[in-house]
Amino acid sequence: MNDSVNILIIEDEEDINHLLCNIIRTNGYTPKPAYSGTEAIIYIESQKWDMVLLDLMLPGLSGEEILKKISKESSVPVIIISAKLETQTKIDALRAGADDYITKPFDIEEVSARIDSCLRRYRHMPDVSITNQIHHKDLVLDTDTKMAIVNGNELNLTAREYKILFLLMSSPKKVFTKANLFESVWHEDFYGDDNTINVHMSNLRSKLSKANPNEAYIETIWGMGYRLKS
Amino acid sequence: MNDSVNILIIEDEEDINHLLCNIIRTNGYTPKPAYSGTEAIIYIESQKWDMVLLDLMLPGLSGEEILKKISKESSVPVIIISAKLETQTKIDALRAGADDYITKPFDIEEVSARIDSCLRRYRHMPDVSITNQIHHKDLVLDTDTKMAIVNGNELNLTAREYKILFLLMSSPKKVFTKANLFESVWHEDFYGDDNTINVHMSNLRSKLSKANPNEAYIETIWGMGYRLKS
DNA sequence: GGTTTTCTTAAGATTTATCTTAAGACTTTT
DNA sequence: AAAAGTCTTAAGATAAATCTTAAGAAAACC
Repeated sequence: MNDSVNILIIEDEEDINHLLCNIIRTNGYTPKPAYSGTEAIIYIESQKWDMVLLDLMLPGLSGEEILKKISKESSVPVIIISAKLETQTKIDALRAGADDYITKPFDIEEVSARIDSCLRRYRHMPDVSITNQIHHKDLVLDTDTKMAIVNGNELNLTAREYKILFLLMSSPKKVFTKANLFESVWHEDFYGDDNTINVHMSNLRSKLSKANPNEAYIETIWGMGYRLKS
Repeated sequence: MNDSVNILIIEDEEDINHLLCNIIRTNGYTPKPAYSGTEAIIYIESQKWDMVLLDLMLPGLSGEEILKKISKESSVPVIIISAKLETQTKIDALRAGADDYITKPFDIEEVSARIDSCLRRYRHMPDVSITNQIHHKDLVLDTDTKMAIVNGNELNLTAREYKILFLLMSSPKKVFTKANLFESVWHEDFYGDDNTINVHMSNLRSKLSKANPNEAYIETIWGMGYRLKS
C-alpha cells in the first residue's frame, strides 16, 4: 500500500504546477503541489519525500534557501526546474545539493525521463521505467516505441505529433491553449502562427481517425484550445 | 566481469515484482525485473542467469511456455511463484523442469529461504548453456565473442558499437533517443555532442551493410532517435 | 617509444520534418 | 444571417536533423 512514490512540487505558477502533477501521476507516482516556499517548508517537515521538484523563482522564501534547507536536513533528491539558464546559477544549484537541473520552458517527456532516472539512481533500481504506456479509452501512447495504438493498429507519428499527443494525454481533462502548446511542445515563449497548430492537429486527427473512423479522440474547445475527448 | 548472482524475476504485477527484487537484494543477490514473457525471453537470451523466478500467470507468452523454453535451452534453476494452487499444476511445473514451487500469497521469509537453498544446490553445477546470442532477423549478436554475425559473416565491433547494437537489440521495437544512448552506452547523464552518436551509428551501419548490402538493420526515426528495423 | 585501434570533432552534403501560405469549406456564436 | 473562429488541403520554402567523410586526439597495445 504505502510503497507509493511521493513527489513534492514547489512551483508558484498554477498551470505549471498542475502540468507537473499530471506528468508525475502519469508516471505512476504521487504528486503533491506546493505553491510557495512557506507552504513547501510545512510539507517538507511533516513527512518524508521520495523527490522534490523545485522552482528557483518563488515569491517570499526563495528557491535557493529551500534548496539549502532541504540538503542540510535530508538526502531527498531534488530536481531544479527554472527559467534561469545561466551556467553559474546551474552550477550553484548543483553545488548546493540539487541532483538535476531543467530549464523552462521544458519538454515534458524530458522531465518525465529525468524524474525516472533520478529515482532509479537513488533507489538503485533496475533500468526499467515503471510505465511506458499512457492509456486513454482505446487510445494508447507507447513512450518506448513512440507509437500510438488505436484499435490494435500501430501508428507512426512524427516527433511533433507525438509530443502534442503526449501532452494532451498527460492531462486528460485539461484544455490546452495554443499558447500552452507553443510552450510545451515547441519550447517557445513567443507565440507562433496559430495555423501551425491547426495543421498539426489536423494531421494528427487524420492519422488517428484512419485507424478508428468511429471515434474522435481530440476535441476542439471553441475559442480556447484542445483537449482529449473523454 | 563480476561474481554477482543474477536473478531474473518474471512477474507482471509491479508491486510483487518490486517486493521480490527487494528480497533478493536483501539477500545479497542482483535482481532483474521482467514484466512480461516477451521481455523475459530477451533477457534470458541475452545473458546467463543464476536463477529465474517465474510467475505462471502472465499476459501474452505464458509462464508454462517460458518454463519449457528455459529448461530446453539451459539448466538454470527455476522457481515458480504462482497463485495456482492445484496439485496438478504444481506437478506439471515440476515435471517441466521447475526446481521449486511457491504459492501466492507467499511468505517473504519462505521465498528468501527457498532461493538460498536452491542456489546452494546448484552452485556446484555450471550452467551448461543458456544461449549467448541475441537474434533479430538474420542479425545475430554474440555476447561471448562480442561479434555481430550477418549472413554468416562475423563482424568485429568496437566496444561502443557493440554496446549500441546490444542496446538496440535488447528492445527491438523501442526508439532510443540520444539521451537514452548517452545514458546507457556512455553512462553520462549530461548530453554529449549529438554528432558523436551520428558518427557511431554511421560506422555501425556501414559495417553491417558491408556484410549484407540488401538489408538496413538500423532505422532513423527523425526527431526522435534510432531503433532496430523490424 | 612507436604502432595500431578507437574515439571525437568538424565541415559540407543531404535528407526530412516542419513551417508558411492561402483559399474554400465548415462550425459555432451573436 | 452574418461574423468569427476553425478545419482541411496542398504546394513551395525553410529550417533542422542527420549522414558522411576525413583528419586529429586519445587510448590501448606491442
